[in-house]
Amino acid sequence: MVELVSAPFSGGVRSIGTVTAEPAADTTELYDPGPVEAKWQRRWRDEGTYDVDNDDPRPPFYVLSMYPYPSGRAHMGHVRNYTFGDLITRHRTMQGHAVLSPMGFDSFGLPAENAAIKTGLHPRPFTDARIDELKSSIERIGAVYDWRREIRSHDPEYIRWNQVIFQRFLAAGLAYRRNAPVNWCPGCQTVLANEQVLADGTCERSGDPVSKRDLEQWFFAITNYAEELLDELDGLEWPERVKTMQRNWIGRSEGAEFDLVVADHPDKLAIRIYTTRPDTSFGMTYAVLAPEHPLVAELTSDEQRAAVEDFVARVATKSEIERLASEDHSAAGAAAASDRGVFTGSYVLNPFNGRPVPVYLADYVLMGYGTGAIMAVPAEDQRDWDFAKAHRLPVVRTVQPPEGWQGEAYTGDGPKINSEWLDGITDVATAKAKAIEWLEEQGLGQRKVNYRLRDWLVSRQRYWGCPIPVVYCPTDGIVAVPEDQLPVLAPDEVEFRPSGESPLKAHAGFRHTTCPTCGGPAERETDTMDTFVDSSWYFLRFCDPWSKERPFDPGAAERWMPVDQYIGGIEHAILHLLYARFYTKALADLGMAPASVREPFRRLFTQGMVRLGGTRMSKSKGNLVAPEDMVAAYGADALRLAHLFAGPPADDVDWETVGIEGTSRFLKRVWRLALGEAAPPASPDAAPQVDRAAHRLVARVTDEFERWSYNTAVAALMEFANLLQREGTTDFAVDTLLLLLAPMAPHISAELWERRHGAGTHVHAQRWPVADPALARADRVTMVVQVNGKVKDRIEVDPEIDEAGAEAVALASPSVREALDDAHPKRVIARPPRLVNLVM
RNA sequence: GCCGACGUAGCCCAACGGCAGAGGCACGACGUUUAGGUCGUCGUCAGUGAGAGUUCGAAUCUCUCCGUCGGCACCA
Repeated sequence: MVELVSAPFSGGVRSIGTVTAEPAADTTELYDPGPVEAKWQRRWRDEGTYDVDNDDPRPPFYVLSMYPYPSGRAHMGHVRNYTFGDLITRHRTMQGHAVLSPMGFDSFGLPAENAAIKTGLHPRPFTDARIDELKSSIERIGAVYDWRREIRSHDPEYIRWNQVIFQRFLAAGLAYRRNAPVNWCPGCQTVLANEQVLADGTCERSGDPVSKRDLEQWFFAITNYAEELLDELDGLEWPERVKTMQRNWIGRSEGAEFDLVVADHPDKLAIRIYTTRPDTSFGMTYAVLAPEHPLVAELTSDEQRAAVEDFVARVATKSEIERLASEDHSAAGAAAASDRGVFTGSYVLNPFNGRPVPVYLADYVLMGYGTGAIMAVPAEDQRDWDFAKAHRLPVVRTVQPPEGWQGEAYTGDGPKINSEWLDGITDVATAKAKAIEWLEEQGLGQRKVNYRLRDWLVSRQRYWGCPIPVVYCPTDGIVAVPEDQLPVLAPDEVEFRPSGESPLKAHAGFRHTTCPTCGGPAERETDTMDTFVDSSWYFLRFCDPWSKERPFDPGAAERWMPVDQYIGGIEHAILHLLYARFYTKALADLGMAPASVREPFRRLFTQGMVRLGGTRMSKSKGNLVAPEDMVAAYGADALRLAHLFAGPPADDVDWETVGIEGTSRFLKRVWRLALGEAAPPASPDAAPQVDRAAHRLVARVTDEFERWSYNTAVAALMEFANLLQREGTTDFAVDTLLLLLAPMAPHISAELWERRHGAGTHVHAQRWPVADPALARADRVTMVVQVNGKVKDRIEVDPEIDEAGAEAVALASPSVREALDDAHPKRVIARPPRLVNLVM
């Protein structure tokens, strides 16, 4: 690096630069990002440039990048994420906002605990060291935050408020404990939320196959908010695909519930079923219960008992994976399909026509959805069709399939048939409505909306997380630890063993306690909370991280919330973003957050992933490109610009195709231009054109910032620098370039601004420039003249030219006249001043 | 299987119904340079995945197909 600085600057270039207006320093200084970046990072930190108080009079703007899990030094994904956030922070500040831009660390979680199991080092020092590393590498790329507001999930203060919120949820019935079949990951040695199990039945984190276990667990009643979580998606400025993913996940379906009375049963026993197709009820040819359904024993006849018990036992031992593996509609054939169910020996009556149909058990009916029982209509449901074929059950079509229908079950629209009083209706929707109306009139059932979303299982059998603050007392049952005794903190001196149970369970001193209510001996809950709990409200705590009385002051939250721009990875499209929405609504309803804030993130941007050679960059693949190497070689500004320039922010980028050389060269050129080294001042003739181009640049870049089109904004700045190189500079043009560059490449912009305007001046304290449309207008523009859509001529015209004038100019063109061959155009489309099209 | 995005020079990408090229990488020539690098100037390369339609005009809108990626998928 020293060699670079002292290298003699080319004499030839110097001679071009002798006419510069800048005082010609005799030692021409090459752009060396290292010292410049260190200087400005120190200054921003020491001066608290981006600290913002809650009573700041400027209009508020809250920009937030998802806080990271502290994994040590930053990787390219972090750089990309924080570059976007930092750019917005600086841009909005220049536009006159008080920008809240906080940062913290999602510091609970499995990696630290797994490391503890391996090395014996306690997760806390391990985590703190990782945070220090990550924090310094975030600062090294020039990202600025109000670090006074920093949050760490494992901080006892944060744990306290996490637990207070849990207690309020408990008191409000939003947190509850129940026995349930839950997802168990053998790799992570803990239960998982549904959201953490991938579609193939494996754990999203470890990749191990997840099995089912019956356990007493804590849940949050997120399903209470299913409808609102679905409805309010519409008003959010989020990527459509994220909204679609959430809609799919919530999975609303509309249908009806009604009873099927058991035939020949003395107590008029009935099975309640849920269906989305009540219009097909006349086609019911059997009914199905989930194997875990409570009425299974009651409905099993003596002859069938052995077969049923055998079937139920077999299903119970099947893992999720095996149940999915049997989903082989095509190849497996009747043998496999018939294995998926068994006859109970009982019959129920179809209330629509009074006919008895047999009752089966089948593994494709799930206890956890609807009522755990269905009416089966093979003609209009493929699963029922497959099952019916395997068990030789009849099929009755109630919707007329279209002409030439070759398929099996027909689920499309069509006229009703075989359905008594529904016959003659020509569409499914009307028939559905009529069937529901009939059920309600007869008092047999009613309209019913169901959701796929399940309550959020928050218990984790792990150590490195927020303890669930309850005590189990033999006399008082579940007792919440009183708020004035919070936080409940896990002891440090525990033994980390991969035992499948939290080290807390083996820690007698922690486990055995006294009941806060009766004072008698009691046991603590030894499970901790899902770490997604921590990230479900951290953005609220950022508004008021100093509060000692409550998680945050609702007034402070009201000032900043909702987050104006949230930035993160698409991988959180369902989990984190759904939980955070739930928390925001629940806290508002409990009066802990402002009632007016029902959604946490007004605008969401999901950035693309950084790949290398087509695959995901990851430590396990060993294909990481270390950002610090890039910073050392090219500087943080060049790295930031490379990320911004790499392509549309929402798209994945392949680092192999990212040319950091290009952005590095561009910055060197800016450096020389701003110091008067690269080009002379523009001539009096050229200067007004240059300034006009600067105005156009302002308009363009400002617009592109609004649209997140940073790749083209960088291109525009490059284009402009090339223009200055060619045409010469003006002070206005160079200053404009630096102002527009300031959010993207903050160090070099700040340095050059200070050099041009004097010590104590700061480019980031300047107002974002506003283009003057009058000055931005070019004085001549090129008008294209087409004949039948083919370009025949290009003519320089006044930008104010009107339609008639444009037409006249077009017709006067010799090459156009030749193309017209003296004929009159049939039609003239004039779009002054850009284009005239003459149609023959 | 269903839903959704995306297919443009050798590569990454622009073009918000109006000249297919803004920018960068790579490559080449020339200049600067003792040389390499840096720097500067200039240049090479596609007709937009395929087909049809709408339009005065389509990369852009519509439809079908192909390919890539993502989400959902026993949810009754």
